[in-house]
Amino acid sequence: MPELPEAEVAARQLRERVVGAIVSDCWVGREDIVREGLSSLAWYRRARISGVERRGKSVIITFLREEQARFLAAELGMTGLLLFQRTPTKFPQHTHFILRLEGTVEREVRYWNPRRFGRLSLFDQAGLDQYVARRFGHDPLVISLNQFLELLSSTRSRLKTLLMYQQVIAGIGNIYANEILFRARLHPDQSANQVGEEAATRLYEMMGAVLREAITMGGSSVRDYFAPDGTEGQYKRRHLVYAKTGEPCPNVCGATIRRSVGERSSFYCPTCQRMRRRCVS
DNA sequence: AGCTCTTCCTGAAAGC
DNA sequence: TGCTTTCAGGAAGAGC
Repeated sequence: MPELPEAEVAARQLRERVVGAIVSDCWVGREDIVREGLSSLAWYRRARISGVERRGKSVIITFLREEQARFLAAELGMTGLLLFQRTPTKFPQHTHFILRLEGTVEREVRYWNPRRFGRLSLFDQAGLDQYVARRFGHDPLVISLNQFLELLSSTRSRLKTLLMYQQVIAGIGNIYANEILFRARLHPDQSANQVGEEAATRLYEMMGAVLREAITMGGSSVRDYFAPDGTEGQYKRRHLVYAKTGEPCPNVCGATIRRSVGERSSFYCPTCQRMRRRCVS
């Protein structure tokens, strides 16, 4: 499922391959896939793609036409993909949106999303600003250590919940939250403000390290994730705990990886990731 | 404030 | 074999 690294890989490929292209046509399959701005769809015809950015787990494409800018925000949700198509053929089921392009090798960018968690939005500048401000907190690759420490000390919420709380830190989902917490040797359910500074610094460093390495490796292909060019991400090979219930802890501590029952599945080592209460002397 | 529950949605996997 | 049921999972909203 696309999280920050997968969205970043998608955004980079789009930037590389379709910036400068002219939109010859937009096609919408199911109209309910466009959450906002459907009535502006005609504007995008003959517009030029001038940039692509990632915000959290979303990909935002900028279009220019007659000195005006508009945007397409693509939330990938669980199963959403942006895919290039060089030879426009019949599109597969669950293709909900197609940008047809001129001036590039990639003739189409398709939004494919079988489960339809995640939508597209068409914004003007004000709409985009509002959307971004409301939805996305700090970027995990941009936030400073001090900001991060402050964030942790400001809430009693569970660490994993906090890491995945998009309005606070935008981009981390279940897979990377689990991987980051294991490497930082912190329990998913530990209260954020009970984490000491040393451990919190470790968490900050692991967050950056895991996400950066995952981007370098093209993301994690779990189930059906593919980059726009159809390649699979290789970071799954580096997964240490995600979906590894019952396997021995990679630290060779003797314990086996556990999956928490109840809410969203947490994968962790009960020995290496102990719940700690900071000593308040 | 922070947790839990519900809804959205489909296809894979499990159950019978 | 073939049907039905269960479940995963991100985000938002309701209720406690």
